[in-house]
Amino acid sequence: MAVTLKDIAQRVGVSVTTVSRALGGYEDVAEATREKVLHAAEELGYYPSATARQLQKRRTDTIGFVIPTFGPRFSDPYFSELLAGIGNEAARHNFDLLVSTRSPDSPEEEEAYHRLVDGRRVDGVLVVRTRIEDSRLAYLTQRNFPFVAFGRSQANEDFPYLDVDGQKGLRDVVQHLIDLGHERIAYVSAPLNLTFATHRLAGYKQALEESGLAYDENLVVVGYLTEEDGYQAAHRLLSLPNPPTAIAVANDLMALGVMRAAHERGLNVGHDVAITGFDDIPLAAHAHPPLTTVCQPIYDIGQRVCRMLIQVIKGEPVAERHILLAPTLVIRESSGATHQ
Amino acid sequence: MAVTLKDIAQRVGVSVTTVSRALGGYEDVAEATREKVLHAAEELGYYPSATARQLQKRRTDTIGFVIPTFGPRFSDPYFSELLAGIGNEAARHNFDLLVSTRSPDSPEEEEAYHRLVDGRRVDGVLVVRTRIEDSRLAYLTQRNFPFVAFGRSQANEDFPYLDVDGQKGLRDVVQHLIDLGHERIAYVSAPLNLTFATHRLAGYKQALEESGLAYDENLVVVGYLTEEDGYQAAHRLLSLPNPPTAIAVANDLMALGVMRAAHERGLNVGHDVAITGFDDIPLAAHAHPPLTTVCQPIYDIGQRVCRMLIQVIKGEPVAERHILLAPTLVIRESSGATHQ
DNA sequence: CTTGACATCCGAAACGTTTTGGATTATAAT
DNA sequence: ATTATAATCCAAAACGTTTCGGATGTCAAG
Repeated sequence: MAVTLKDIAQRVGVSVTTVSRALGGYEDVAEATREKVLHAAEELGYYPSATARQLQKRRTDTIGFVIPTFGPRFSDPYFSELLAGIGNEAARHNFDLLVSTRSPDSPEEEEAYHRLVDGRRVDGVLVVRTRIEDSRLAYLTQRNFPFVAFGRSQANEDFPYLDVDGQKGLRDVVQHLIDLGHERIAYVSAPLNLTFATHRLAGYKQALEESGLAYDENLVVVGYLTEEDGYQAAHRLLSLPNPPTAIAVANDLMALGVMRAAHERGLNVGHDVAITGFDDIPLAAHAHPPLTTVCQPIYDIGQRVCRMLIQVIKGEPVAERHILLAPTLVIRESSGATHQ
Repeated sequence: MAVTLKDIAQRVGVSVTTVSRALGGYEDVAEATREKVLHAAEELGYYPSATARQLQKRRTDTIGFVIPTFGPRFSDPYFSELLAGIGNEAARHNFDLLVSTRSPDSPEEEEAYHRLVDGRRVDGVLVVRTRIEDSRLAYLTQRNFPFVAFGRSQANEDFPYLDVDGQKGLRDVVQHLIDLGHERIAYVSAPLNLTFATHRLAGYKQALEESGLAYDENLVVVGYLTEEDGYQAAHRLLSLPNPPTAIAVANDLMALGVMRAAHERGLNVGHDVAITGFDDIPLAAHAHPPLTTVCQPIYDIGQRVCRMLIQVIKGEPVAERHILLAPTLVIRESSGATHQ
């Protein structure tokens, strides 16, 4: 049995109220009693019950985070790093983190949100990888529950979010490929129900258009963000009668798969074919050859998004409700820049 | 304001007790009242307060998981997959998952455990990446708090754990290298305060000994499990006056770094130098060349370890308190087997 | 009638805190 | 001596559940 305020109260011979207030640092308790209370607490090894506190204060000091995963298992380094950013920032503010992993748009995902929100297990939630029609966003706004999204949505709903300008990111990287002389540039996209996927695709198109290159829909294929899907997409693209000389990819994990397919076909990446990614996961710099990509500071994003959420929860004014970060192009060897 | 039992009680004109029991499916409530209660609950959108329940039932139905990370940011795919395994299994049993990321053996890590355990935020915790002298294990046993470890400890303490036989794993993979004709085999180890690191090192030594090869301490270097550390270790090893022809590595992430260093030196991995890893993260199969490694089924391990913990929490008898899984050798191209 | 059995309900306590609104006592000012 | 002031303390209510131990009413059997 854990030690409670009552135990201390009995030991010291004072009321529970006084113990609570002594421990809480209130002014209306005599220095002598405070010390006795402190001693007793120390001696008995008192540690307040989080649950009791939560019930009384009607807040949990916990934030919820449901990670959308394709398939039960996943290992996108992207999420580990985002999680670290969120978790460490939460800890700094004395918040806990309740995590679930669910596949997107599934009944299980919906249930997870109900559990967190309706069950009042958390004070706010973080939504990532937003979708064009996003039931999570709809639910949370309708419930008027504190949340912050990493990513925008289709509609012009007004919720606080932070996003990376994927359109600019892809425009820049494709422009980079064009500068290197490429004219047949393929694109491995993410599923287009994901908001960021549409932005990145738009960036791809924009770059082509700005340089007067035609958009060829045969050069665009969709993958579910895994290495394996990138691998397969690349094989499809490279089997075309008139294969691309460059392949831009919507995320690094798929780009790694694309590189593997290229290698398998005896192509020299960065020479015979240019390949680029998006995210700049740690492995990107360490790929073979190192991957040209678009850097979004995932760890920082996790921190910032978490900080925003805590502000929302506390009802503090949020400096910026809508943040759009400009990603930066990171040129490495896979795009062949060094060979030019 | 959320809907409470009281609201339903008032609406139906019945006591809170009855509402609770009606909702709880007890037999001592008339069918007619039960229906009225159910209707009202539905209408008002009642959802029980997790906190209130937790306080009353004196359990949280939550398990704690503190992820040990080197440096604030981390992105070991290994942990994403472990987390998915744990999280999904927890969900199956209607348990929540409270997650923190802390650097091992730090005051912050210790504080995280206190918060979870002393604050009674969780009913049990999962300990991973056990250390030889592990203050977490000592603390939890002393507190008599439910926990399960993924990994053993030095002492013969009797706590429930699941571990992978790293000694066998490394013995097998080094034997594989020996079979391929290698005689100068280096080893990139994990920090030796980690239990699994000592087992794997023992396996390395065992294989050498069994084949009558001398153990050369210059061929063993330690890295902190990151790609970067593997990279640096490899450069050190390959700069030796008499460099190794094969490098066994304690985990896949470092092995990827080792491969990068080898490439950088113009070595053809799998031909000029053999490289092997441990874990079989998804990326291993997709490395260039594909990485020969030792497979431990991380996702399954997450599930099993979680299931064990829930049994411990519920006081159910745990079928096996000490599980030692035999990992399997996965031969791919990086060890050069295909070239023999 | 009385009794017992059963069906249905409920008050009150408990879980461990925090907070509200005084109560009590001592001290200082008039 | 009276009164205001300040310094300490505390009982009770509240947070939203569950559970324990009856209470009440009905009905059939004696």
